[in-house]
Amino acid sequence: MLTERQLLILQMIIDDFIETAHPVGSRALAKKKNMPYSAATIRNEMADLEDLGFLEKTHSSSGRIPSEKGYRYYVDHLIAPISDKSNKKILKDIIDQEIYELEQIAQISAEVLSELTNYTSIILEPELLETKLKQLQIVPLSSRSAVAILVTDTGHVEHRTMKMKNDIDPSDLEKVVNILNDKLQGVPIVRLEEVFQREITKLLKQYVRNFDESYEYIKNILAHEQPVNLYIGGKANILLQPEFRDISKIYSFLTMMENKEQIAELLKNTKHGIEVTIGNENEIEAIKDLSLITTTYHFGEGQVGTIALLGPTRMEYRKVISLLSSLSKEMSDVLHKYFPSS
Amino acid sequence: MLTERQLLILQMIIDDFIETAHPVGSRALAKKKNMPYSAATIRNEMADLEDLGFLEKTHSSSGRIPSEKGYRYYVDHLIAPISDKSNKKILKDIIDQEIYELEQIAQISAEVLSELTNYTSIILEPELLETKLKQLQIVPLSSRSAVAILVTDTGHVEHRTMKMKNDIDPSDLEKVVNILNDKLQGVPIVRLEEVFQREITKLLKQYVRNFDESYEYIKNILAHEQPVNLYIGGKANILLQPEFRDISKIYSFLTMMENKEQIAELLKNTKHGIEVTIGNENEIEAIKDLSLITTTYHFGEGQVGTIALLGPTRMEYRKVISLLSSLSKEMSDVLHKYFPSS
DNA sequence: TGTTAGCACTCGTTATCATCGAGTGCTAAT
DNA sequence: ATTAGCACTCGATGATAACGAGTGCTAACA
Repeated sequence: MLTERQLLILQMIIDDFIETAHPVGSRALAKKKNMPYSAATIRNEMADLEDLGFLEKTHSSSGRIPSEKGYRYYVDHLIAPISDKSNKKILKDIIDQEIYELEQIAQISAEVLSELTNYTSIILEPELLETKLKQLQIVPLSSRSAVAILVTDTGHVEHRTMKMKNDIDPSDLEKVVNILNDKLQGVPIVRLEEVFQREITKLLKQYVRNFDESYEYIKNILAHEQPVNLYIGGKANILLQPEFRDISKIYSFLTMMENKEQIAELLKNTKHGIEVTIGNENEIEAIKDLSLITTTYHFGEGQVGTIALLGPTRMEYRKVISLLSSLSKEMSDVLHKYFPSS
Repeated sequence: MLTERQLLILQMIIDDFIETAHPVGSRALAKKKNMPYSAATIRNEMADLEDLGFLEKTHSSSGRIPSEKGYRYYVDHLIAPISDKSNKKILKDIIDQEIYELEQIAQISAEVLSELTNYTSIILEPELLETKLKQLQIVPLSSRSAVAILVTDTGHVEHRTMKMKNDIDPSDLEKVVNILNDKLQGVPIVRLEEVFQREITKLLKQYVRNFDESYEYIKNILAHEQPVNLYIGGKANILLQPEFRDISKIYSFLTMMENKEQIAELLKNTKHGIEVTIGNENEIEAIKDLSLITTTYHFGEGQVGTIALLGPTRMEYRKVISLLSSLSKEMSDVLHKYFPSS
């Protein structure tokens, strides 16, 4: 158990390091106001805190920097979450614009979030787990090509272009689309293919000539491969952090950020509420020297999206936590307002 | 007018510098095969070429590097376009996959292009100038919100979510959509709003109660703000170029690449055929020390998209020109195959 | 006994300086 | 007209010293 004095010193070291990115020495710390102890005393405590694993040295005669354990303790025990009203207001103003599309809200929020922090932000759209089909359309483009369009009850639109081997009979097409709409409206997107195969195939066989030829195409339309829609803000902003001084680091960071699958992997286990993952606590190799802070936003029945911020372990946790919880709330509110019933 | 010997020396210097990124000295050049002159002769010619503005020195006793004028001459007169068959094949294989959506073709092509060159590539979708409306749909989400969907004859899908002040009457909606489709099918996307205002407003007033309430919403749907759809490949790859050694340069480059408007500005005047813009020939400040090489691809009647590659002025022009003209051809071919009539 | 002043020591940073080598321009010889 | 030779330039490299912010330890102090 740490003493009061140790807590104070640990906190001041971490606060200072987060601000300046320079190792903190005993003399400099002693000079600060609110620091009633002498440099020598601080040195002793620092040595103890280092033994306990909360601090580190960059070399034998350097000042101290927080270890990952130090940050962990800091995040868990030392930061009284402040609520930054001016930033909150900025977020609210942004989101309260008359934008009715999740994609745009997400894109803009991601940019603003990065602008306010100089870290890189990622916003994931909710998976479509619970969204239901509102309407299905198939629009013929030529005699042998068509574009299929799915609209969900949350206003999400997906489309897929197809090329057919045989000509389309317009009246057959109409029949198929009518039957599909009739039977599939209200069915969750993820179950479309299954319901189609189980319940509708037979029906269609009865009503539509040559249905066998179309079977694969329709199956394809309904086979829902979850596309991961994500919006990234401020890939350049993070270069302002002194931690990104060497190019190989920038390179590996940017390479990772270009890989959507990896980012999805990174964020797949997001829990509700704010969660902070520091350095090696992260499972993905490429960000083992960064911190990731995540939260979720919600709308409809169980629609969950993710908001994340990626920065150096020397992150302004206090500010970032407050920002993320504000944004989570604002986005949930706005989405709830736009899609009240769904 | 340059002598044969000057041409040879200029060409060899530029080739060498493009390959190694190191200033080229007379002794090193003299040692190469195909170089029948001595170091001293080369030195004299180099001095002349420098006087003529084709070469530069980085400092008084350094080897020579090409000036922008040198690159310009090189591109215009010294590179016999080679056709790199293996790369051509890669491109063809990529594009010949069963992808029927321009967006995906563009995205994948952009990535491959960057992978093959280690420069940053940009592919712009064609403007919709000539595309025509195939079908319009309005899908109600709740009593006061709906999503409008436009499908063009090229299979392009756009959608917009709206929030209304008053409840929607389903039968009115159907009437409106039917009339709109009836009158607007085949009308170029860019003229939808105009035709609507001029020819359809009156008609709708006759058939639909309270049409005035809906007027603004429909106008909004049809008001086509050209969204610039662009796909970027390899923002990280370009860091492999030694020219991107300092972070401030990386920062300004990435910042520019995050600004879609600026990129659109950059590419708005693309001419048909391959075009190379070197260093200060570029009008945008942020890329005055880079080279931009562009070409177009085509489909349908006058649908023109842009392919671009952005790299250091020390670019492998020969390779890049051949790659871009292959890709332009491949993309045009594929698109023509998918949308033959349009 | 806990706190602090003092001091020797460490080590990264910065500046200085000599050396090296790839390059040039010029002159004289071929 | 071409080339060999040579003095000179200048960035890069590496060694060395001086500096300073920091530490750990010991002894003095309240």
